[in-house]
Amino acid sequence: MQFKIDPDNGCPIYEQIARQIKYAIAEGTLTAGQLVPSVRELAKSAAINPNTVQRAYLDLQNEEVIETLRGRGMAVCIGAKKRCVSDRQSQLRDRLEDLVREAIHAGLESEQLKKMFDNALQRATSGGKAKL
Amino acid sequence: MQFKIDPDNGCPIYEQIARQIKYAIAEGTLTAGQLVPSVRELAKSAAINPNTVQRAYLDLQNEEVIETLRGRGMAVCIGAKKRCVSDRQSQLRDRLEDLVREAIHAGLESEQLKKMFDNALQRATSGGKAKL
Amino acid sequence: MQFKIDPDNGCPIYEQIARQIKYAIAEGTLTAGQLVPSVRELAKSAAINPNTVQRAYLDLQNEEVIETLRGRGMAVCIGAKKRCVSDRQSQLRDRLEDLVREAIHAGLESEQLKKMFDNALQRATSGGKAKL
Amino acid sequence: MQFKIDPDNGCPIYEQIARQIKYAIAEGTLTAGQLVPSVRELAKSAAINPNTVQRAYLDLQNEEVIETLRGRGMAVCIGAKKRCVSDRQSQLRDRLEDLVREAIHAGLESEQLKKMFDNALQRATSGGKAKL
DNA sequence: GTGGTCTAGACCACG
DNA sequence: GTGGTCTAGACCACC
Repeated sequence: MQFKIDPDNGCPIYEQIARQIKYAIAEGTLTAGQLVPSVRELAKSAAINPNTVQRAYLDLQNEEVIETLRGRGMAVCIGAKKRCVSDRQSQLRDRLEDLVREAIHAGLESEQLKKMFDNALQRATSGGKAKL
Repeated sequence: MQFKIDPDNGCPIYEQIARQIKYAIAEGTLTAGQLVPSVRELAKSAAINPNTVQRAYLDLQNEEVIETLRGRGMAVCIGAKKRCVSDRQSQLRDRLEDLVREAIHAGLESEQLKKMFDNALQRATSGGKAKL
Repeated sequence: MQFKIDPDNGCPIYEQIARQIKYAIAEGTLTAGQLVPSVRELAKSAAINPNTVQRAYLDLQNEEVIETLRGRGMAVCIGAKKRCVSDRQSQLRDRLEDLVREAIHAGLESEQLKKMFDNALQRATSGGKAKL
Repeated sequence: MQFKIDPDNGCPIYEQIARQIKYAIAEGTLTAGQLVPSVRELAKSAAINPNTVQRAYLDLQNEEVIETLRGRGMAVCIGAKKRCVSDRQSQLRDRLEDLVREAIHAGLESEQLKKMFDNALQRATSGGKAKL
């Protein structure tokens, strides 16, 4: 598994990690019972401090997304997928609604906003695959 | 002028103030040369710390949106409107693109996302007026 | 507020802190809205590392027992008391049941166990006050 | 002999094994001179790592509860029963005292605690037999 | 002043 | 080998 970390984008590194793990579970890349990368391994591969990874995993534990198997590592909880999928959906929906509301509130025209969205969608669907 | 401050939404209060000032200028509610509320007045009416308002005004000065008129207060710069309008637009566009890219990257279907957007837009255009 | 920390009793320091905070809320020593000691202050008074306190407060945040007021500190959440009281009760009840079940399972006589309990209770109620 | 292992209850597996061995000796299920299950056999039957069993037996050796008979296995030491019985009793008493002291210290009423205990005892003595 | 984040490195328990 | 805990100290954002 690959992790893309941007230490300067305002979003804490540990959140970036936690989010990517949850997305991977939502997509099915990581399945229930499967071990997630070890703290040290992930830290090394992403060139960050093990404690930062630990913090991400701690949060994921509190959300019951992963659990520790003593001496063996940390694994995806059963039932985590369902939670991750709905989490992702509701979170994205909320953010989209906030953004749209703010834009309208700020006086932007519906039509202009619609055009923006279509452009963004087109760019994401065509360019996204190349990136991954 | 009325300010809506939410101290718990993660976004710094001073940014909320600065953004609302800029939006007001973009919409024409505040025009070039007009005085913005004094630090103390705004702090009192929004029940926040004067230092926080000061910080917002400092940022707005650095962006040449407002300027100090010695002894009279702070006023909207000439040419601020054009900058605020394009700022608003490009900022919203960037955020929309980020959100769409992330959603697609996370495995959400185009169609599902489109539906989300339409819902959000409808809700914002119908319900928005009531709220404000 | 005073904290009793025993770094060698197997129970992590951050749990000892979190538990004492929750007990204080359950008892009414700390009430909703009230600020808990600052990270640095508690760390200094208990002679431990600020990060350890931070970890305790992080857990308490996740349990919605306290919340951060940006720039001001961390305060007891409204509704925390009810949760802390019932938490304390159910936790103690579970531990007591586990202990009793294990003792009976291990072949200890009911009468012997009862005597143990009465002794413990007497010692705790008479000696407890002196200790504190 | 049957072993009940719960890998997720916080108590190390090797301690669970050692405790169950000692309880069996205290009850008379295992008597002086009798061979305890071999490391491999116990590991297989309980579906755990042989190293974990080894660790438990190592601890029991250090406490002079079992001893190795070269070429034959490990057997219960003579005099182990007396030690196991008093161990069990003092250990349970200590834990009970700790629990009671903590409950009282946390502000729980004596009466409430007494009721809890009686409930736990009743549940353990009525339900316990069925379980075993 | 407050908490939030991150790094560096130590030691321990567990399997 | 794994994760868990703790310490030490840095830098930042916020009020």
